[in-house]
Amino acid sequence: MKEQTYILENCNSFEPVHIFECGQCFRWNKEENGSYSGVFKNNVLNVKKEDNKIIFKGICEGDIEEVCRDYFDLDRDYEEIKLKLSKIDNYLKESIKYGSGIRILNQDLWETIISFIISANNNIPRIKGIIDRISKKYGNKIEYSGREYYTFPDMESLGKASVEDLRALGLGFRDKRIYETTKMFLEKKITLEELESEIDTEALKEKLLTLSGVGEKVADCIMLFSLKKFNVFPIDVWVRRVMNDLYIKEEDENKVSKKLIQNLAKEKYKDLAGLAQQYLFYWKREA
DNA sequence: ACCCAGGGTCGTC
DNA sequence: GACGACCCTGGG
Repeated sequence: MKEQTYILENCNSFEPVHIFECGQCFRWNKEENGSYSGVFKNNVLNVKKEDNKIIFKGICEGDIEEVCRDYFDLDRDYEEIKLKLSKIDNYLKESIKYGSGIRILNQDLWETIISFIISANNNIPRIKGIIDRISKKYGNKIEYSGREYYTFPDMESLGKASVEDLRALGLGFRDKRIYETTKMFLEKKITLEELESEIDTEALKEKLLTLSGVGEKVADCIMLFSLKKFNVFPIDVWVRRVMNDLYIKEEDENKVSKKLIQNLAKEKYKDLAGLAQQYLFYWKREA
């Protein structure tokens, strides 16, 4: 495949640091010059911001502009979304100022399911390391710009790994969950197609919860980061913390029920709860 | 050396 | 519904 370039001009809501460091993805890494390189599906890309231009460069299956338009959600008006959310209260306004260039990536469903099962009770550096090792061992090699990159393995390839193989890659207690979930897909007890075509958020969540290693939080992340359900509100330790600090003010944040936070998010942020969650998460975690 | 926490889930009570 | 266990790693 040949290298392609696409330059996006005058895009206000696009800041590589915000997009790649807000916790939605695990396969993008910062380069010396401040740009980011990553792999998604069979594409290898470098993203660089210069003045008010975004330069996408790399090797893609198909036209790079179309690939980027889809993956980076370029047809959505984030300025409008931010304006709506900013009006809700000053906390949100502040968080949006902080992460003004966040966009929700359109990530591969299979990769997102496996990645967020791995994320359970884990930290971001380690999650990234595990996914790298899985890709190196079970994915396909792509050479680009003098370096080797590896695609995230499809379910047939990952299905070759035994529980012990996975444990050896450092998955810890998540080894069995990955093994079982992969097996469920391979045996067609559930399919990516049925998940992708399910319009109703509640019905979709029910299906995701049947997978091993997928609970409330992971299901919400899968729906938000891959299936574009912006009305869900994934609650992790950071979001629980920020919601308690800002609105609930309980002495021990762990005593606050998930239900209470869910209701609060729904009431305040409505169908944009997922976006609000990302701005708040990034704001609280970085600052 | 020790302890703690990290984008939680699962089995058990 | 609550509670502890769970692999592993980096940081205090």
